[in-house]
Amino acid sequence: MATWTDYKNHVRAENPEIAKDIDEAEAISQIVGTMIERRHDLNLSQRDLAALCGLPHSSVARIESGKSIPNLSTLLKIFRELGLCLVAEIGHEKAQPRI
Amino acid sequence: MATWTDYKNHVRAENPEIAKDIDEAEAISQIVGTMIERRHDLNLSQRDLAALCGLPHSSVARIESGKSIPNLSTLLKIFRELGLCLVAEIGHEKAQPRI
DNA sequence: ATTTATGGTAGCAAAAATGCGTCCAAATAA
DNA sequence: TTATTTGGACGCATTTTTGCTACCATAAAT
Repeated sequence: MATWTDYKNHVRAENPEIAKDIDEAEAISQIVGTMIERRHDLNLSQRDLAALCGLPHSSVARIESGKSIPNLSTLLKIFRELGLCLVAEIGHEKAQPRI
Repeated sequence: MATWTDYKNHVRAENPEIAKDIDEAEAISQIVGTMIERRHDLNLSQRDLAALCGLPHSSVARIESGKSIPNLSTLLKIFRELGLCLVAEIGHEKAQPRI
């Protein structure tokens, strides 16, 4: 159990319920992560982005710092101004049709 | 101004602020739409899906019927059980780096 | 040294989503 | 017909996000 990945696999095997929480946290930080990256690429400050979205600076700061999990509505406002697109894809694993 | 598309283009030109709201509403209904489709493909009822997600039936019903806009956390719980994947892509238009 | 921009945090009220239970109309199966 | 299932709606209390304002430490520019 040396690496973070090892730990995740361990938890995934031992406690599937907690594994879901880990997956969710990773998915969120992945989405918020690309959001931050993209903002940097566009040379925008948190305040710039907030102004474009019509949001207060604090909202953007809270989301980027992980203090709050955004509403889909808020997330889309931000994505729009960043030129990002939120796409729903069919995953490669899990979930088979029930007969 | 015969079709819905015509109307959108009209608004987009006349009032860019409202256009943003329309875009956002479309993005949401697109995401929720694939969510509903996917649930049907898997032959799951709203109650089935809710149980898998550890959510009450009312939450799923409210989101699918457009009575509430889901939190990113809730959305990911549902996507996970549906075998869907929420991906952040760089859009094809808009948003250029500011110098 | 002084101003300015930035990311982060804090408190607070308002708005919204959530969880929980219940109920209902319509469709479906028995 | 009688059950059962399904999607949807309602109220209510709780939790969470949001909007707003203000503040702070740091870094950068002047």
